[in-house]
Amino acid sequence: MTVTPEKLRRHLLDTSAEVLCRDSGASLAQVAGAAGVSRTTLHRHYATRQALLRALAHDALDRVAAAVEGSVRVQGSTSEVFTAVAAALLPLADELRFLNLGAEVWDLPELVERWYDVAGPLEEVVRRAQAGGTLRTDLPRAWVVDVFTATVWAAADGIRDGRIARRDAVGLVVDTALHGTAARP
Amino acid sequence: MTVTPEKLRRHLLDTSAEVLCRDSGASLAQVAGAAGVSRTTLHRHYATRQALLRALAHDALDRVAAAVEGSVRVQGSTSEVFTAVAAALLPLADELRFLNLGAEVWDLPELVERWYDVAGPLEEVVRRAQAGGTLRTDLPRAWVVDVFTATVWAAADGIRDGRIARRDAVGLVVDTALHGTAARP
DNA sequence: TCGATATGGAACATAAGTGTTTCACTAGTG
DNA sequence: CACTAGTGAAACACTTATGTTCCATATCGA
Repeated sequence: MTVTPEKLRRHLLDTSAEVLCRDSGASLAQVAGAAGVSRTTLHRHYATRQALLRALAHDALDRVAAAVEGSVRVQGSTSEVFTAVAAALLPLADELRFLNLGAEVWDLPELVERWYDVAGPLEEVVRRAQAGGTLRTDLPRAWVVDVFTATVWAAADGIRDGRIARRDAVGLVVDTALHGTAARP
Repeated sequence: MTVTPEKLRRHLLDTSAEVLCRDSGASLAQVAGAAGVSRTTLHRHYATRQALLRALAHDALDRVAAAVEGSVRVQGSTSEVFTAVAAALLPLADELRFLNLGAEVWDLPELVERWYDVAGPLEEVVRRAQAGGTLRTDLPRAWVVDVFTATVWAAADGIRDGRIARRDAVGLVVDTALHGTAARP
């Protein structure tokens, strides 16, 4: 089977992310094996382990950036915008999980820089919603963003472990992040 | 300097947790060095890397179990109970972070078992609050627990990275988890 | 068919972590 | 003082991951 280099790189990145999510210490042999490719071929596309991790992180950030920017431009109520962001972010959670894994990734300053660039638009969404009176203004903007993203990751965990249904996830995230878990009086 | 074996084990566990949180792949030499101890001594107390990780996980679970059980018996409103739990869990977040690191820890079934035992009382708290009418009943119990703990971890991250003040954290967690981020109409 | 490209398999050297053992030293204890 | 427990330094064998190189093979296009 021969595929275009583009397709192969895509496949390698996807498989690598999946394997390294489960075990951040997986060897390149394991990664290559999971991708159905020899270690030699993997090395041809990503010369070193760090190069693979770097490409993986950039790819993940590309996706998040695209998802965020796309969702942020959605016209509608705060709830609708949040729904769009959650729906865009949720499928990416699994592939993003490995970003939390360790210093191997975050010791590259360029990636930390990019992360701030990516998260920026979310704060802008919060700012607009606060100004529009639909979000509480007594909470720090960064905290609102943190809570929202944390809820998305929690939902991704719940889906993975079978605690909640995938089809319910986006609704749960938006509803819970906006209105909380307390009974409405 | 000579200390009691008890104290030394405590110090080794604390330092190991701190180092392995920052870099889950840190070598035992790094861990020992950070503890101001030779690798030989570290090996005398924890024969293998896995033994250290196991002890670390059990120690972390001990703390969480104690914190949860203590807080769960707090008499008071749902808000007060949640505040107690958050206050007990928050200082543990940093030392617990390494539990999320990978298969190295969770491939031991005994630890997975314990985790469910530890998280159990939290679901019970939610159940009681739902029965008492102070928590929404249209949300799965497990999801409420997930949201609450995720909010605690988010606050711990925020403290670590300087986005929120430590003294505000517990209040933010409880307030946000209960009432959400939307403006109240 | 010929040639270019990409791959797989294998071997190799290197590096690093791990677990073990041995020996010398120090600080308390009798 | 002698004894003991605990420690650190060093050396060791073993394993594993990594990065590299070489060669045979297969596939696609000219």
